[in-house]
Amino acid sequence: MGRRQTFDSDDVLTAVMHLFRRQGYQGTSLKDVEETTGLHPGSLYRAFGNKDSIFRAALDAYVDRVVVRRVADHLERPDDPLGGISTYFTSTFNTGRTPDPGCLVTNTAVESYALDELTSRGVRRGLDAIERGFTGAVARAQAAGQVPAAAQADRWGARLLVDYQGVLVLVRAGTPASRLQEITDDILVSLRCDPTSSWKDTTL
Amino acid sequence: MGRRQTFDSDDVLTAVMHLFRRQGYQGTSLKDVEETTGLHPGSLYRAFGNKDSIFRAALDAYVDRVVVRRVADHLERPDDPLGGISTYFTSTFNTGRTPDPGCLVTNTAVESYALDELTSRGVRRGLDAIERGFTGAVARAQAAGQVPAAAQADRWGARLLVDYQGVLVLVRAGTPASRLQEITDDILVSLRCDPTSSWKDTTL
DNA sequence: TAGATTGATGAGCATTCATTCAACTATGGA
DNA sequence: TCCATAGTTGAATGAATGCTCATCAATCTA
Repeated sequence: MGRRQTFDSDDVLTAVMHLFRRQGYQGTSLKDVEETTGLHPGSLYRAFGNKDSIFRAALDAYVDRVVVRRVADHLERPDDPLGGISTYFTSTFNTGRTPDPGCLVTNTAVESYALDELTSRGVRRGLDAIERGFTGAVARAQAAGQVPAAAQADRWGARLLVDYQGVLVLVRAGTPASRLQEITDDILVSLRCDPTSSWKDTTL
Repeated sequence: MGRRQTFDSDDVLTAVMHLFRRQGYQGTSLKDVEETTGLHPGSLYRAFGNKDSIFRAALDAYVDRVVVRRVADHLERPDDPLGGISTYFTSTFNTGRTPDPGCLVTNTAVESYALDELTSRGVRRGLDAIERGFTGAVARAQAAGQVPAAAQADRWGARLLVDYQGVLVLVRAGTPASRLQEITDDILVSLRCDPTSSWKDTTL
């Protein structure tokens, strides 16, 4: 059966994931990858193909592990859906790390202009997962009476996705957590006081 | 007095600005810069110093020209401040260009992790200009009766900045304009129906 | 017009980049 | 034990990178 692989592919992807998250695709050289993984170019190319493939594998792993887990931990909690939305936001700027690496999905969406098909699919998958998480949490918040029943959960899902991406941009720009906390508070206030039921008669 | 410079530095910065906006700092090689400006490396280095300096000059030019002008055009219109906020958003995803290059300030904030001092100052200057524009527009909207007087203009300034950055991330990710239009509409509804006056008694 | 000064040119620099591959090593089956 | 197989190694590759500088061209002053 031949020699066995001496490293764990998942461990490698985890290390590489954090590297790309900090430095971006173009800002990360293969030398960087070699140093953080302890692997030599031959092994990397045998296991993953090329730099593009390594990155896409890392992006996929990020969505599958980090994003999905964070969505589950915060946005799919059966109790207090509104509180979950709140901590989903705050956990992005209360990481302790300065500067904060932000989110690989956000960073990739911005970095790669005219992304190739596979990468943009990964980005979309991440964004969709977050949006679905928000939509579900809003729906559950409505069921729990935390959010007006007239609010449109799917609209709020898209809206919260935008808010979230915006916060991640400011996180990356080094905005103080206290300011991001204020903004998060205000977002939640808007959600709890959704005016859908009363704005139909107003004119823009 | 010696030979005269044969190119216009502002023209060069304009061209380079768009280049960096599309491709980012790391995604743009000096060869790219040479090709779009028609200048040779020697002239570029004589006029600007090095690649970093070229980028920072382009970023500064972007803030001074594009951002400030856009803020003035949309957010400082004396009539219909709310409409100005709306078009400030919509003009980011109705450019006709696909994919849309987004905003150099946003892209730079995300691309450069642990930005050097000069670059991060440029980013902050851009973000501040946008936020001040929003805050002013909200205050004027209040004066015009378009937004509840009880709303806190500066809080909404920060909030709209986040919304705006979030939209730019999705623009960059290739989100269809129709979806971004819906989100923009909802943001404006929240603003017009600011619940500040009535949410003080509710508990989080 | 001569000399001085400033800008333009682009071949060429050292370095780094992603990638390859021949030599080497471990493993399991015959 | 020997061989086929699969994984590891890291020097080597050529292309691309940011950048320099000797040379040339234009312009101003004396």
